Amino acid sequence: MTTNTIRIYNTLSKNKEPFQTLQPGKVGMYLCGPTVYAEAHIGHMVGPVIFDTIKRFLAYCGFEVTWVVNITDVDDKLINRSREKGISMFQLATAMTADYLANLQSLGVDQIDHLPRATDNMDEIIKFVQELIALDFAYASGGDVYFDVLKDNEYGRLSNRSVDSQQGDGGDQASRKRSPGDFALWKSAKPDEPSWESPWGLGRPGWHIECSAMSRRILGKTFDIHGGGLDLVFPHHENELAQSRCCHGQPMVTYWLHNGLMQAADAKGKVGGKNDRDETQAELPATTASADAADSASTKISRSKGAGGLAQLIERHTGERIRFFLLRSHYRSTTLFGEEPLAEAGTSLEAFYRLIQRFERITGLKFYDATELPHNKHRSTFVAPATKNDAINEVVRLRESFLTKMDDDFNTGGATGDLFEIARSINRFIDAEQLEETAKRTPENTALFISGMSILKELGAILGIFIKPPKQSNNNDGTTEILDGLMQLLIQLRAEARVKRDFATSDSVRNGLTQIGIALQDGKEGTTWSINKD
RNA sequence: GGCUCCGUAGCCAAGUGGCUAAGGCAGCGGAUUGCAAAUCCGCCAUCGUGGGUUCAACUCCCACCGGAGCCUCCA
Repeated sequence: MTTNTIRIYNTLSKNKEPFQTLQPGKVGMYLCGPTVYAEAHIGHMVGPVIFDTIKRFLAYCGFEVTWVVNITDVDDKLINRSREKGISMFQLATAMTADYLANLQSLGVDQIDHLPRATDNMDEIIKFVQELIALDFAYASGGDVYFDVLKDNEYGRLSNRSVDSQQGDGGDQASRKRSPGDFALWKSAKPDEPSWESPWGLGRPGWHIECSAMSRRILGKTFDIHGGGLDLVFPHHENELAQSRCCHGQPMVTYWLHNGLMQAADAKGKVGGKNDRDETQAELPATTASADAADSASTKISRSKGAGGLAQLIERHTGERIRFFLLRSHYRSTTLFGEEPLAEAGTSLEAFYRLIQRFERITGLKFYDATELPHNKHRSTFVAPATKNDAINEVVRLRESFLTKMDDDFNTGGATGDLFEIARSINRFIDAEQLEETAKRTPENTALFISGMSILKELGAILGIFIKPPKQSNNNDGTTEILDGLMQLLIQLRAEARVKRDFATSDSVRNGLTQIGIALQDGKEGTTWSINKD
């Protein structure tokens, strides 16, 4: 049932490795989720979309996947932000979690099995810290508990850092630490901060320990895949790894996956952004520096002030477009994000929508309906249509190509290329068989057409696209029916004018409709209309 | 300063030690159309620069130039 062809790039080894699960046929997968102190921005969606796709693909390949995404709902940022807003940390976390989940849903991320919250796992977290102290990998100090990095001789392997090169001076709490690189497992609470009872007094967990504790609770001491943004490699994942491995004496994770970060492009499509530590830049003349600062104010998404507005962005572009945009490049590469790239992704997506409309028009079947157009859901159960038709056989070949690309470290960027070629092959088939004309349709060519579209649907489902109609028609008040009736009337009148070769009238109707955003297309079997977005 | 990564056509973007370097957007030519739109066909790159390794490199190595990220509880 499992294919041995999947290869995954592992940050730990810096190599692509054959995918081998710990338990046959089962995959445990953990993705670091958000700290819910503010609205989600586009950057927070990269990981979920990628891992949602990975889960879909692995499930398609026959694996039973358990996917966990944690919610960090206690931390300094939450405390500070809730004070600013004058609400409790709990209220803030609840609201921001809801925002996050709504955005995930818009992007079609619906494969998550567990969404544990840190505050729901205090017992497990405290237990974990106690175990580390008992094993002498951690020590209590002034109400805090720290992990002793010098006790772990493998510390730094994931991020390729030497022990003495991290975390500089040790921060505010340096005096409580044995060495500057030690990180907090438990932080003592100031009087007015949210806190939990612990053996070390009132306090709250450090950032990293929750992931170790919750992943162990749900996925076990060792699991298959751990993911997150590239920015989490150090210190977060390095520390998580150290905690779990030292506590259990066995590897925490087989494959560490890290997605590239997203960058905002400015109106000209250029990217700015500078490393804050680059001191030579800081010494530039003030005029230059300030001008650059203004130009590149929004380059770094996670830190830019106006990073919110994800809901509006989805409203403007649709979740499917954003998802498709994210999947068009490789998950490990940095993605340039902006209105123009998104619009382009939308333009290219339209070609698929037109093909789907063409399919529905010709066959009378509903593409998105599972009963009317069923598709293969399992890699091993695919049956190629028996035919000598080149276009359809090309679709079958492209399906293989698509899956091979996915096998190679989830190369969704390459795979989407095959999707475009599949659409072209199917269109070529429609044209060659003249399926737009009722008289030319036979049970045979119609069946081949359907099988081709079924493959498109099968592969789309792996990427999490073409699952639902792109635009929801609001047929709540009957205006949709009225509009359609109106359009049919106009089309009828225009057809009569065209029969009389009164093109002045027919063009006037079409141009007038174009101006109000309705496009007419004359086909072999009559005229169709559609509303142009944007 | 330390550690990573990247540089493929006007733009976006896959990919490979040796067959014609995917695909998308834009553009151009053609078929089709009353004209369009859509669709199809065709055209549009020698892979940052300079060396090296090799029978052979865009793909490996070195240098340089350019860009990005992390090292600061950001995905």
